[in-house]
Amino acid sequence: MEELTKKQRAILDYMKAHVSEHTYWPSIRDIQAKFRFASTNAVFGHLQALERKGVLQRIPGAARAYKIVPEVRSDTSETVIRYEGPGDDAIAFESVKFAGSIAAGFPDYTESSGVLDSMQVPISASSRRRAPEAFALRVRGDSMIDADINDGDTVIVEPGMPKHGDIVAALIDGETTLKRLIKQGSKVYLKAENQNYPDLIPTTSLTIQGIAKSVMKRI
Amino acid sequence: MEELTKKQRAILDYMKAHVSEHTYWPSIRDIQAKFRFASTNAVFGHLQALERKGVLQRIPGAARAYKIVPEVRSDTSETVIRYEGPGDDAIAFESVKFAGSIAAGFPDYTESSGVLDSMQVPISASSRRRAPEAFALRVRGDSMIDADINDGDTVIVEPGMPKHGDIVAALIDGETTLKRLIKQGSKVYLKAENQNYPDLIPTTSLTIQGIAKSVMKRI
DNA sequence: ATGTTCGATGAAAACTTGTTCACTGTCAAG
DNA sequence: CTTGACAGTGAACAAGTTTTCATCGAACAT
Repeated sequence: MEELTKKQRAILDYMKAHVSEHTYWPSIRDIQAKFRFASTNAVFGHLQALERKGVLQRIPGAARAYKIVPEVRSDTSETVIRYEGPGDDAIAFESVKFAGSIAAGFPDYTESSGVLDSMQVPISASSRRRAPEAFALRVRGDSMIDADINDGDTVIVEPGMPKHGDIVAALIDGETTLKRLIKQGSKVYLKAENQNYPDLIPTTSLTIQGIAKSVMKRI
Repeated sequence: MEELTKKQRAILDYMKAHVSEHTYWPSIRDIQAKFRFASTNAVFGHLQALERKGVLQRIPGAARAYKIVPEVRSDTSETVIRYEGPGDDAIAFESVKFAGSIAAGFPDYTESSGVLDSMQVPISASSRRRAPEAFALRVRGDSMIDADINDGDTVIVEPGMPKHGDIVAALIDGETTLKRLIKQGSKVYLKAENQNYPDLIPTTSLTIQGIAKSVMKRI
């Protein structure tokens, strides 16, 4: 996935925010006004770029009609707990993509086949912080049953700087799991909330994909 | 709230469904095509009616731009467990209004002040049944702790014919509570999932507002 | 130096969409 | 019988919106 320029990112974020706030998309002129472009064509170009880069889908000819293409994250770097914090407009609701299941292996985005590929949930409403890329994961397995997160539940994962004790979706040694993050002095590791599972001590890399903030259960 | 005609309801539902599916609103001509009107003005009239009746807000001049006004339910009749089942298009996602808190007393819709007044959740995706008026309720109190529904949780309530054993949002003797529905022969009553709370035997009326299908918890 | 890409301008064209006007038919209430 | 509300047709208009065209300067690699 080609990287977005700063302005492209800003415009995409503005569009998302506009939908969240107003429930309808901004027109090109709305965007033009927001960013004080002198020409609509400036916006047009950016929209073309966003579509070319695959993060936005336009419906040709139709007004105020777009679709957001879920940006697939590809965290495969080797940084030790990294996160680039954003921070712009306050947004109460954010579109959340359903990123598949979590357990062993990388979340398989293929599972998002139509019905469950997007939903809106309240995110960080109190903290007024933007959660630009929250996503939902269906939980597989029972490694977190002591934290009352069971097989079949759906967790809402938000990006953020994880603290000690947070439940995180983590990419550890190339494998994605949902575990509690433990910082003990200089040591950092992941702990399952189930006695039958061992602690996960990172050997090569540990990347936090996000913090599990909510869990949704069928009754 | 003035009642909607059948066609108005159908159009409103179609519009909601269109947003859920496409993330943008239909144009008047989209609606015209869907309902096979020969004139755009037929749609125009219905939209005016929907706005006049207060369930839809149009943004004058703007294309494909609307807002849904949460329809406040006013179940104050005296029927004994009633429900009018709908059933049309299959919809995976439905806008859910945040109807306030539930515990003692009627849900106070005043709480839905801006930020938390609407969210989208997956509803009955498997059963392909329409849940036209699902809503979210913040739980107050601890009368359902044995069912693992605690103070501060959010339950997603869908209309439907409640079965024995369902957890329901019920209006009993003028008071709204979240309880488990028990049908024992000809007797029907509500049971708290907490030993410290007594069963609620309806004396005058019992209206089921909906069935709690999901519970959402902050971690 | 030179060609290329990117971001932007300015204006106009082309299309989409909301809105209005005039007119018809139905149905129930007064 | 008339009135009024409701639902609809058909056509046209006005405004909103996207899209195209021609052009430009800066950054940048060849």
